[in-house]
Amino acid sequence: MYLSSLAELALGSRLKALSDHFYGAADEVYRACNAQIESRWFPVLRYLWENGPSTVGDVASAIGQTHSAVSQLADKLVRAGMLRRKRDPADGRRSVLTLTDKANRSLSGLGLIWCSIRRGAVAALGSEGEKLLSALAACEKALQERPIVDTILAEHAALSSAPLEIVPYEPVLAGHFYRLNAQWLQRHFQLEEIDRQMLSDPERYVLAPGGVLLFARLGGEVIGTCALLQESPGVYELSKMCVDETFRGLGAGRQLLDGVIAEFHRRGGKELFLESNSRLKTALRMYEQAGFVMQPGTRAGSHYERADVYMIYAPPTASVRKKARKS
Amino acid sequence: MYLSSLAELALGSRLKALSDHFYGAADEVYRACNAQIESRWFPVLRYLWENGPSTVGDVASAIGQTHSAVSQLADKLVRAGMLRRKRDPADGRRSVLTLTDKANRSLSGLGLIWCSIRRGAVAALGSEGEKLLSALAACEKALQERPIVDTILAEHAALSSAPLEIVPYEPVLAGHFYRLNAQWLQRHFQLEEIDRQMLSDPERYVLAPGGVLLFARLGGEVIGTCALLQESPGVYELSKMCVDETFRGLGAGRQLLDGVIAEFHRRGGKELFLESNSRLKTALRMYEQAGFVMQPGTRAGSHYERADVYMIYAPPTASVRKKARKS
DNA sequence: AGTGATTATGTTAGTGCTTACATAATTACT
DNA sequence: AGTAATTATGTAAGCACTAACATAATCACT
Repeated sequence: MYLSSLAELALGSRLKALSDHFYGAADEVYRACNAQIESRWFPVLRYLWENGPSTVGDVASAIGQTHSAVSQLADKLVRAGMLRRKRDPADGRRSVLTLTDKANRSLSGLGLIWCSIRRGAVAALGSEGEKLLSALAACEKALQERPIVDTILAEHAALSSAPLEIVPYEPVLAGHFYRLNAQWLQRHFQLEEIDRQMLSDPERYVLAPGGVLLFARLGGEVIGTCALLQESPGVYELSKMCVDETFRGLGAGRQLLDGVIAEFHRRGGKELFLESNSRLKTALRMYEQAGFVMQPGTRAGSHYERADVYMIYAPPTASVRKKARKS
Repeated sequence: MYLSSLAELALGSRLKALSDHFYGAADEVYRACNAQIESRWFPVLRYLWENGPSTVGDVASAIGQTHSAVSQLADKLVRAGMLRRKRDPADGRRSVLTLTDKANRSLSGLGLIWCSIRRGAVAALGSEGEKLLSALAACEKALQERPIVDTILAEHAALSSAPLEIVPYEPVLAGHFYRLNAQWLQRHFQLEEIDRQMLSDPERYVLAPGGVLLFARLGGEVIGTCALLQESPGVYELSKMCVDETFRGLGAGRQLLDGVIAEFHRRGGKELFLESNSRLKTALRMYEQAGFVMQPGTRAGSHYERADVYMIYAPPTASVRKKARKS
């Protein structure tokens, strides 16, 4: 499912969906068993059943709803004949909710159904159900203790001020090379065999032939990578450039590109080219800004199925480059 | 929190609450960062951003919403200037949603915020967040594969046809006496040494001194137990009453209680008391309904640390009892 | 006793979603 | 080609809840 791939970002949506699912399931069961009750009534009725007559506010805070919600639900339950509402003689502001005899009768016949729901949930969800419950409880507690918004904003401040570093390859980063590339390649194209090889063993396929591998790091996280491959003496290919989708737009791509070009110059390379795909508009624009020039046709003897764009680096003069940097 | 105590039964409510919490948190963050976006828009916008122009139906099924929801949300996004809607020339039924330039600009500036949300969520929730995510994914999968309603109804059918029996102690049941008591004692209190002794050897500590031990059995499962201990000639204590959590609400507790009281009468006992804890509201109410009366203070020379409630059985007259049974 | 703050609840308008229905375009089949 | 089924979407009404406000009772304090 697409939403799952968004992990924390779509937690709200997924929890809502699961919540609706459970409400719906409970209602189906109630209907099938001819119980005169709806799933949304459960918290209020159960609370009153266990704790006896209570005020609107008590119920609301116990079941974690607003007083309005309880008040409106109480209206509905009164209409359904499950509740009586009366003023507290000791405190005229309070409205005391009391279960009617009908409600007591309905509820006491419901033990079997509730038990079935509990057991059915355990049976259907297995140990995952327990894990969900315990994780849920832990999260509720954590959120109550520490406001998540503050934590996020603190992260945001930290990230905003965190320096974007471009660092050369180290063995511990090998895994990121695969992860970052596979992530987007799989989405947009196929992962070709030649990719898999190179991504799995950069030391052999990138460094050993005289290439360079750079990574972009932001506040501890490795968010992008780019390789400079030596095809033949003095002839280099810019390749495997990518930035984690969640970190696009931070300029990491541009810095990686500049880093690789700088390496190319440092080695006194004669030619620098790249192959890409015409669909990747944003990337192509960036290549052009960095000094690459579109070539007609594709490069002879390309390794890639997906390549339909061929560009060569044509370093502009100093004055022109200055202008390009600005934009 | 009260809802937590309902475990599986209030899953829907709790998930909804957590969902709303996350939506609200995301919106606060967006506002604080001046992002021109709302949390509810996220799944649609993000999907379009990653997958390019898509039809209403595609988006809906990808993000797990109804087509109506997406259609309405699309209206709103069009009004907000984030989306364009146009007919698919190849298939006139389809309405293709495309991000506007404004949306693309907004979204590409959002990488930092999304990253902060992910990292903030991880920081605030710790490992529980991961557990929640994995349990969530597992539950989504389980529910898709096996409809939970059927499982519940099967449980219900099985339970409905099984008779609830109250049976006296037999040696094969000794293990259940320990299991049932230890289960809830450990959750709510400590297992005291006096408990361990009695639970391990009911023949010696319950039956030999002239007491009785009853069990509730539903279908093949032993789901509850209750002991009548003879403290001194004619003076009895009701003790060790408990019902398996997954079988609460079936009336097993009440039947055990009635069974023990009947035994007390059969033996012509003079006094029947119990000790309990004020936290156990449901149990206390049941004791009261059965004829126990709350005593001030605790019983002199109580064996238990946890006892802070002392009740004595004061059998009502026959006519009053009849009335009480009804309610 | 009188004043202002607080508390408990009810009420209204609005949001995000659902279900049920309506409509138009496409496909399947004779 | 012509009809019926299917598909893709839009629309209306309704539900559960919220936020914001209104109201009345109570409390705290002089």
